[in-house]
Amino acid sequence: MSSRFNPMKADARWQQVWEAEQSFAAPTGASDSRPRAYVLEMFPYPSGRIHMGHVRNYTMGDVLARYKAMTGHAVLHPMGWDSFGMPAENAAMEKKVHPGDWTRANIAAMRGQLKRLGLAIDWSRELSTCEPDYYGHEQALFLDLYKAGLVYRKESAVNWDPVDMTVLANEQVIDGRGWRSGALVEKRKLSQWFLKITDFAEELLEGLDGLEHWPDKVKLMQANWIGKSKGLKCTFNLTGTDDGIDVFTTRPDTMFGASFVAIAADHPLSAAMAENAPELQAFIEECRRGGTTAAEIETAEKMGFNTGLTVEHPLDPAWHLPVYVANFVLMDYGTGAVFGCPAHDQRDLDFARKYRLDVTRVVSDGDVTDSDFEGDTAYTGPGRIVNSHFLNGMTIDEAKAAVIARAEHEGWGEGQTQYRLRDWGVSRQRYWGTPIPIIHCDFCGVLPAPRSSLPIVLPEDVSFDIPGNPLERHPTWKHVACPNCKEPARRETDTLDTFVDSSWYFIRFASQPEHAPFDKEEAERWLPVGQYIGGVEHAILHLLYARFWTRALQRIGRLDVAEPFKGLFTQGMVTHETYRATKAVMNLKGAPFIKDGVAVTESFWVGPDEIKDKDDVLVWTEDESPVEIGRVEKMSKSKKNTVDPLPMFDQFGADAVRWFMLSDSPPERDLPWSEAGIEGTWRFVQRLWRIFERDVEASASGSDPDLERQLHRAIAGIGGDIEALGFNKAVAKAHEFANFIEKAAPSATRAAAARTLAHLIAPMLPHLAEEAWEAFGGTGLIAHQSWPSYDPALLVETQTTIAIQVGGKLRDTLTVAKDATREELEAAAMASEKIIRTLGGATPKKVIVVPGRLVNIVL
RNA sequence: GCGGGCGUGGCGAAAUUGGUAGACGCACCAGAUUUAGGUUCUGGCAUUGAGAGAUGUGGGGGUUCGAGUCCCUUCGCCCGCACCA
Repeated sequence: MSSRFNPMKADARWQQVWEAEQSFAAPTGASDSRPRAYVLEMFPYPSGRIHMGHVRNYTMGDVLARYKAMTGHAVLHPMGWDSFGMPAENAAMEKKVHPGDWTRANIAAMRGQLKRLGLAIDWSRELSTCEPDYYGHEQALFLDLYKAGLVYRKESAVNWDPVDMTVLANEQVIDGRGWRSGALVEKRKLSQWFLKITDFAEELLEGLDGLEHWPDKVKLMQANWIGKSKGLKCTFNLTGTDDGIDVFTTRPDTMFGASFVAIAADHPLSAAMAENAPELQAFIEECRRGGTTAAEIETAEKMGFNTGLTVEHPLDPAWHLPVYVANFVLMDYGTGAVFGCPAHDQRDLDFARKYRLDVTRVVSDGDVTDSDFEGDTAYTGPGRIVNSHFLNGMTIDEAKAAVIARAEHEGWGEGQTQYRLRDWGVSRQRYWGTPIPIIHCDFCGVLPAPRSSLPIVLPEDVSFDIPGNPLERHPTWKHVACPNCKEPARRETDTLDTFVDSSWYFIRFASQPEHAPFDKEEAERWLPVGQYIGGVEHAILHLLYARFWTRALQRIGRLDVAEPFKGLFTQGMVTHETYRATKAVMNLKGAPFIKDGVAVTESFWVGPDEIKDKDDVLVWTEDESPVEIGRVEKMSKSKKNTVDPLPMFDQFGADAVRWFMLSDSPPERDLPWSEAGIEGTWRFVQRLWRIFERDVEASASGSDPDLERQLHRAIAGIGGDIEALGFNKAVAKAHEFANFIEKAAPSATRAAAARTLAHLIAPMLPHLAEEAWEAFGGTGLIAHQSWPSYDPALLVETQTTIAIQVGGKLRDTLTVAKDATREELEAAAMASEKIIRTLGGATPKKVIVVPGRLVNIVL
């Protein structure tokens, strides 16, 4: 046996064995009686190269999957590709390659890179969302939802880039301009497809309570996104007419404090009035121009336009309130109209002060009860209702209920629950996505494509040399016969949002029949996913859509699963130091640019591979000028602080990289990559190898009770930590145990401990573990061995060290029998020399004894 | 603005229910082995002090025999949402 573990050989060798033997294939059918474990990491977008974030994500999932297999579970741990989306189209435009060619080449490259990690993946289940054998089934599911009435079409405003002739996502609009073309973005109304996620708002909200193994943070973000609020929807009659303005409010208790009604600029009434009022028209246009970025909204001044109309107060028809069109009222929330109660809403107060409207106090938290509200800070806290006729003296909640009851009794309003969540628009005016299986016929209208026509395959012969959607201008693709009247008709040329693709891939992983999206029974054997691992950036959209899609399938009877992901874990990012170098700015003649007698310099980012150590100073390799070390930040191309994983695999081996990914930082926190760190893990891998090698012969006899106890502690501790995803703690315990074995004298116990250690590190360092298992003469793969068992009795120490405190301050420690009684502990403490000296003859007032922990002598 | 999280050595971090703060790793220091080493091994490593000891988990206050942990307050950093009626 060589004295060095050679990862270059071992990695390739075991990866080939796993592949050839399909070592990690998940069982199909019902025959496997083991408990099931579905471990899933968010599947990657095939950008072409894996990065450290992928490495961390997939390493964590892999450790769990391997551990589950060793603890007697049938494991499903699959991998696939989220392969539709814009980057492929951008590449097509820039590099003149077909999006499909580009994507498939990227997948091939990344698959090879991922395999270098040594993942225990069932590659036979690999899927790619851009292939018809995936998206064809997605089209079928879309038709199922369509049939069930969960899909509808409506006019909706989109960001339209007039140069690229395409729709932009909000994130692609920068300062009102298209991110690619730089053209001013227009709001355009387009007929778009929507999924009725709002039908599920309450379910999706309530379902969060049952998700015990989700981070609270993510649940809260989803709850906020759904944004449930209860209140009163009521009508304010336009004075002297039968028409009214519908208003939603969460504060019906403050109705007697109303001083105006405000409607959105897009409100139908605003538009109607604007036809004869150029000034109002101008105001509405100004509102529309208002920015939508956070900063703009925060600083935007409250603006209103007095329409001259008034409405009657529903609780007192003789009381008339002015109607404003206001820039802070949103058409797409509630009814697009509010009543303003300035004393108890900051926004309304700002508005009222600006337009000199009444500000009436109707809630009081104490002595001040007069109706005249002063100051510029609204009161939104608790209190009693005042100046409000029949509501006076009630609490806020009592008053809310009283007003709602009265409104319902008198018929001018009703209690209502409002959600912030809006229906999911899934239409994209793009080529590289799942074609929406819909046909438009001039005579029969909008029709679902016949099931027999699925999959509706994207045409390959498309060009990207002119802007716009290639599906739209393809010579033949969109022209089909109407399934109903057989007259010429057109296919829908929009494609589905890629979030649809990722809303059910975990179901397809579990069951992949050829002629259906999935088999109900087989899918239900695996679902829900036991542990889902991915970045927190998907906390809302992807996870909410996947939850919705699963519930929708449940509602239409396709799958009896309510929640797709039982456990969710959001891992931290991989970070790295940043570096900045400085150089002189040159003028046009190539000479240093001097301003005010000083040479002008500029600083710029340099990468980790562009710096070197020179006489203990970090310098730029280019000109050896000093480099400034910046803060540790998320790896990004712009800051040049990325580290490519592939050379690390070549240099240190997969196991050392994996170990680094698991070490030190808790998995939910950011992990700073460092050169010294990866070298350290490389050394540890080698050290483990020496520990194994030393006991390969196992010739020593005799037992080592201390080591035996440590062994059982390690088995219990490391297993518990992996189970709880506390990988950094598992790593620390493995180190600790390795230290014990290393220092132990030869014995049969030590030889057994080394063999057990190989099992304990197998989920984390699979190549090293297989190599060791083979050296120990094991048969089969260590990956298929059972996790070692431990004896709980051996976890209990017989001796323990207790603290002796005087007045809560540590003065001495004593090693005593674990089961020493209170009396024995107290006596031992009082006998301690240090304690006698500290006490100096004083008599203790009280002695607190916590058996097994400490004795505290109080003076 | 609203909501959430986090502040512990030079660094990443540990610390069942409140019970010996700093496990484990990195870096660093000293010594040994080696032709050499960026190998390996041994020891050291919160601050301060010669020592006994004192101090120490962002700051201030509180509860308790006892607080990193609980409560109040304050500062700093990070994340999410955002004119949501």
